[in-house]
Amino acid sequence: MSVETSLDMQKVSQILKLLGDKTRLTMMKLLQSHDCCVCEFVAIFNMSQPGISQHLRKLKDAGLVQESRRGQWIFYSMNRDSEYAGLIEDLLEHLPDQQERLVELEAQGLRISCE
Amino acid sequence: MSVETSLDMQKVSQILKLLGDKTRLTMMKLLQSHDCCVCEFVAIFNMSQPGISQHLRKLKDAGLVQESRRGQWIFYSMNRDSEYAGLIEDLLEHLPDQQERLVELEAQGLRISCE
DNA sequence: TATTTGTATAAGCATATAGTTATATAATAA
DNA sequence: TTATTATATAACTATATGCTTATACAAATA
Repeated sequence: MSVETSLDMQKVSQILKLLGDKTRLTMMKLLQSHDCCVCEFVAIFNMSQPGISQHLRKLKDAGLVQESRRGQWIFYSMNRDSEYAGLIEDLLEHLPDQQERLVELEAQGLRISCE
Repeated sequence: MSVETSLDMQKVSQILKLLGDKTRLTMMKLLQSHDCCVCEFVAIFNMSQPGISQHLRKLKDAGLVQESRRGQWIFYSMNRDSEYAGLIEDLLEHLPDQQERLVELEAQGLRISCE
């Protein structure tokens, strides 16, 4: 539904500030192609679980991601209905694919799959 | 010269952090259509001259803008040869035009014109 | 040369940010 | 029910950030 005309400067700068963190930017790039659960992010990034949770919270508060429980896991996905989805998709297209990180996870047997 | 394939995550997050400030983001949007000198920015934004200089310094250090002296003024322009020019242009396309700010300046007789 | 004007840098301060550890909550499994 | 697993929140800390004022520098002009 990209009827997005133009966005508010204040809000966009807040969104960009959020994406101006390597961890959150990488999260969004990963979420562009798959949903991920918190423990996957913990395995991927060298960071404590609370650290990961706090990053996800910020992305969720900004409406960029959504959470949904699946069994014992909470999965995060990109919110493609966000007012900023178009901007973000454009942006992510400039970034290198991060699939290898998920492949590594799989190799370590840490990939959660409950699609 | 958009032969840009994909950029480094670390560097892009730094660029986005820079643009994650309303003042700098607006500066870039303004520079997308005209070069501006420091005193114009000072008149546009409600901020001290050193504050403006410091924002411009950060944009320059990141290679996003260039400076050039014209008479007594130093003009800043968008660096369209930057590795990030494509990303930034895409991004700026989502933002509202900021021409009115320059029009206001002109109305106040504060617009510098030495094209 | 001395003065003025435009811009940059230095120093300091208040707030924001990203991380940590400890703890709470919530769902599942024993 | 109790224990375990997954996630969230709280509290704290160190560092980064954005702004200010004071000062330096550099070009233009008198």
